[in-house]
Amino acid sequence: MLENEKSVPKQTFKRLPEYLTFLRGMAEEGVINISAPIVAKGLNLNEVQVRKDLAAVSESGGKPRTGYLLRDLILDIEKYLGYDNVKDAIIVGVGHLGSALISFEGFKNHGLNVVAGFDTNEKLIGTEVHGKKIFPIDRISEICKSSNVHIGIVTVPDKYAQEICNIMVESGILAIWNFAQVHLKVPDNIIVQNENLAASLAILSKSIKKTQLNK
Amino acid sequence: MLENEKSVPKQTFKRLPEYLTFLRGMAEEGVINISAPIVAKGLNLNEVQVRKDLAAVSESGGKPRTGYLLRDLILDIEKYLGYDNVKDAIIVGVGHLGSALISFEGFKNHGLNVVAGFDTNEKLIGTEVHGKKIFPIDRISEICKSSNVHIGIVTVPDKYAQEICNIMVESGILAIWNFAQVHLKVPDNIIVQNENLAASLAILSKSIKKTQLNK
DNA sequence: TAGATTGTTAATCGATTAACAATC
DNA sequence: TAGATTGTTAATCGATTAACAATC
Repeated sequence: MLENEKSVPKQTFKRLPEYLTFLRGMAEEGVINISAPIVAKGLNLNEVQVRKDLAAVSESGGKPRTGYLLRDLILDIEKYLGYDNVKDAIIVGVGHLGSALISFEGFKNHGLNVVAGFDTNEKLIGTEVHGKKIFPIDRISEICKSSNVHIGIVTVPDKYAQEICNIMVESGILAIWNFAQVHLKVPDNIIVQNENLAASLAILSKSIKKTQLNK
Repeated sequence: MLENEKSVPKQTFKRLPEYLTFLRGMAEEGVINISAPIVAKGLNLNEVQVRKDLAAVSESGGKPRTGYLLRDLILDIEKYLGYDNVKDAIIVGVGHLGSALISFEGFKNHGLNVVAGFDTNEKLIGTEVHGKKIFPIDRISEICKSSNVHIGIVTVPDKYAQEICNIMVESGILAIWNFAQVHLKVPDNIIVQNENLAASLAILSKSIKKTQLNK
């Protein structure tokens, strides 16, 4: 377990979930073997790039002419991504986005389990949203510590994000998934993953502007 | 208007919305001038990187010792990102995530305006979700064409995503913001922006795994 | 065997960082 | 003037792509 894991380039890492989704789809169709060129074609990627990516995470490797054993490849990627052990998480801010995320089915497929929600809204506290209990903010620490939760999802309005972040850090949260459009200040040992919807929007609106100019 | 715009590296482009959020925050605090080193410190970025990024989009440039005029810098970034002209969009799939997105305030701040929602659910059709009317799928084409809408947001279950995507393309949509974990096949001239929540999740769960191993 | 596919080594490309002269 | 900050040129770094030998 403590053996050194192959280190995978960051860009490769970001593509792994895409491979996983694609490969799972192929598996459902009853495919047994899969080759890098086929994956590349299916996802519009460079063939060599895919080959390198897959080689980086596959334990048993592929075979010339036949490619990879699909089942093993999926397991290897899942293992690499850490999807084999489900992680518990809390979500703070049960507004529109927060409650949408609570019921996001993708979580289970990707190794995350939301155990509770938190909000300041008196009307929400004590109720259940999509089957998850909602608690007041001041119980974050107690619940995280007693349940050993180490992942926190921030879906509060921007101006409260830093405050919530601080509470999370004090409560033993190690990794934060931040949906607020704010840069969170955290100690060095805490991981922050920013979900930058604004950046995506920017790319989208920029590229459409270009398209229209080219007409 | 048809002058050649400075071409900005893709990575720079992704950081622009972050700068924008940060700078808007500074503006609210009454700051007048801002320098690259301060932005770098505030966002935990390399100083030279920030200087290059800002230089790439700023029209008037900065002044030694004083830095940039904050107000102009914000306008330049907004202009570059195309936030000065609001774009109309439709959203297909008004489930949890879809309805959360309809009311996502970030849209307005970033130049997007959702004009209508679409769903197959009979109970939703004809109602309003956060002030936006919901229509049946078979009216996508008509509404997009008559209102000249060119951006589509896909928040349907994975297995319907490609089908909806096809309808969008036929309806004159030029850019698609895809929240389904599926690779969409589109003609070359259509832009697809994938919002890969799964990839973020992967990074998060991976990094937390590492942290725990290092204990 | 012939040929598709693998894995690897080398070349290219682009982005980040470092160094530095110019300037207010 | 002195020094902080700009913008630019060069060096480094990492990722992508191309070329190719190995293999089933």
